[in-house]
Amino acid sequence: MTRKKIQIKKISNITARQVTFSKRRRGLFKKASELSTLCDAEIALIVFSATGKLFEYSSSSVTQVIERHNLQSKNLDKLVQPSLELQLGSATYNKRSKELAEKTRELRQLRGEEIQELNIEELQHLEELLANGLSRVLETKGDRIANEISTLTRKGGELMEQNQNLRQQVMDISVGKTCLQEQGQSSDSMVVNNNNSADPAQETSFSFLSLGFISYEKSLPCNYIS
Amino acid sequence: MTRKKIQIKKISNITARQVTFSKRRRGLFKKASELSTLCDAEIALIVFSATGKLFEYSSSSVTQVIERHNLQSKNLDKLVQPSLELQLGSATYNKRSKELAEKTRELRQLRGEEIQELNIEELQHLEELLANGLSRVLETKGDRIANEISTLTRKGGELMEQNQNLRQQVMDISVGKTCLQEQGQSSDSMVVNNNNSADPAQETSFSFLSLGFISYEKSLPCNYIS
DNA sequence: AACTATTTATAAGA
DNA sequence: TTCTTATAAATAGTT
Repeated sequence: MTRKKIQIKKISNITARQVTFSKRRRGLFKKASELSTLCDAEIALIVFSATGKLFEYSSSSVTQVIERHNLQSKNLDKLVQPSLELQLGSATYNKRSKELAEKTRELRQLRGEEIQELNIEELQHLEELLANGLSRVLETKGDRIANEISTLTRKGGELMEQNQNLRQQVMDISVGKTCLQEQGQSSDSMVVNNNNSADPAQETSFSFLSLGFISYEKSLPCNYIS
Repeated sequence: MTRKKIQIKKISNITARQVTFSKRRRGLFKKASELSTLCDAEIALIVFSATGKLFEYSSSSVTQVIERHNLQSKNLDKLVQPSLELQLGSATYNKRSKELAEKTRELRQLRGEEIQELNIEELQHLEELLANGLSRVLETKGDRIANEISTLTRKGGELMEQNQNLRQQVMDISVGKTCLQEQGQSSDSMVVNNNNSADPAQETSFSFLSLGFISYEKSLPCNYIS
């Protein structure tokens, strides 16, 4: 597709075929990786060369993606797995597998994935769960933010008080310095005062950055049909 | 890569992300298909979109390629640990247990339980997940309801039409009865008419009860601090 | 493996 | 969604 356009059919020359395989395989893997990053997709790509060599790429793990794929193309794993699982033993294993699959599905649906096959009542139930969870999270976050703000406010107050004290001391010392300069105590008391008052102030964090405010106006319209 | 070069990182704008996903997915599938044809390779490509939708391509069949892949993986396992399938089993078992515990915790937190120990950023993240899921569920439910309503409306129309026909027939028969009573055909034609028109009507459900409308105004205040 | 002339893919905009 | 188009990226043939 450069020096000359080529037909998409099997390349007859073996060397040329291998070179092209190598180049295009790299290109394909790169494209797959870009797609997964850009669009948050989960991808598995399995390639067997004409000589039977295996190449694979996955955004997560090939096995994981295959398992997810098996879940979707229904019950294929039920045909394949039973013998394996019997070999490996216990009923607990089966039970766990089922639980795991179930919870995985629940989590996906709570994220709004794989909900196309649900009927209105099931969607309603999902919506209730989400709205409930969201309102609890918002409440807790509100509490946490209120606490943070009151803590910061309190610390701010303390700081202002300390500030006031320090200012007073500076004034006192200035006056003392003027009046008692000959006693040679002024520099000593400055040092002592600084140590006593500055240390607690340094412990105090006063940053609002950790609150991480963001807005949901776009994703959560108020006037929705429920 | 055209009008402007882009960074390979998750596209934040949802619409743009979906558009890019659609375009690049097509491109990727085309490249995969070309590689398989040009170089005689066997390829399987599994893609899950961010919304959980499955897309797959294979030069032969995905299942077939997966099985070939499993063969290779199993052979590798046998080369590394020929006699210790039980260990493999128990490793898998442990891994599953951990996954299960993790997913259980996630589910609880999405329901708004066990969130006291989370900090503001973690709560923020949880909130994003929930709001996102909720908006997807609402969208899907909206679609479903719109469908239901249009189906019901259509069926209502059909019923009214049938009704009209029946009424007409009743009138016709009444007239016939009055004029042709001595021929004794009136009851026969009544029966025939009833069978033809009533059956399809009985198949038609016209209930709005399944919609299960409820309101969330209480649990989802619009003007919340986020 | 490196180099380029081209073809192809695609981001942004309509 | 689909089309258009300017530009970036991939790559066929060559060295």
